[in-house]
Amino acid sequence: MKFPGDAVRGSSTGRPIMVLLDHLGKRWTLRILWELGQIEAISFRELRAQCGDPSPTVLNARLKELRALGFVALTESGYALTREGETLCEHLLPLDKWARDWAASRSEGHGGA
Amino acid sequence: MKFPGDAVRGSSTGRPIMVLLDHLGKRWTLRILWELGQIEAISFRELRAQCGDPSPTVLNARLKELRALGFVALTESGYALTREGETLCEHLLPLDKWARDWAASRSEGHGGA
DNA sequence: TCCTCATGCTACATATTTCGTAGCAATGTG
DNA sequence: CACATTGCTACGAAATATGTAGCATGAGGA
Repeated sequence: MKFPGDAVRGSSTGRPIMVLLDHLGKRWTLRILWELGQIEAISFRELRAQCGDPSPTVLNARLKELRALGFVALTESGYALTREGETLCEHLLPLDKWARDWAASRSEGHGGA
Repeated sequence: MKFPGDAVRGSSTGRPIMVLLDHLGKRWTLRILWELGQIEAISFRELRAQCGDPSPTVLNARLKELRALGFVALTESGYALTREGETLCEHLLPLDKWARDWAASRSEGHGGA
């Protein structure tokens, strides 16, 4: 596991943003955060279904990382974002609107719709 | 290449956010956008160095995708963000501050500093 | 007690992705 | 012609993800 201060793939500085980008750039990480941001708490299996059935192997690997980083926790009622995870997700939410605008401007732009 | 409307890894709905998340979740994509956001225009080789020397194979693959998506363009003076890429990156910038706060609260939290 | 169903999670062989290094074709300089 | 720079490709090796099966635990019911 890589934490702020550690060198990561492609950056030896340990700058927090690099560490964060390294984690968010791994498959499923962004998606998991996104799905957890949409719901209170959810079981491993439900989360897996919600994410579109990644193999339990990777899902568990990512959840372990996210828990170690303190973004996700396994509570009585299932997996959920921590306070920290929530603030991170707040930065992700605007991406939804952005993405829809982007898609809209694309289909205008070259007859895709 | 996957565009809004297409099914992506883990989501068959074609929702723009899913397509976006799928791309951003690929290795180097986030990092490339980040680096391009820091600078006006940059050559392939400089960009590669700046990102910490990913193999030219992946770098080019990502740049192709980002160009197809309309986030990046190869101009006379090198690779640069498009208008669209810039607005996307505006959502990434706050992550830097967030990451630094996160790192700070971590090292408080358990004697890491 | 035994059967059933759900939970989080692991094993392992296969497929996909990335890495690392070398190098090509094009452009420019002398 | 030699030399350097550009964007980019080839290709074998290593890392990562996939897909399916299944383990260990706990709850509910007959």
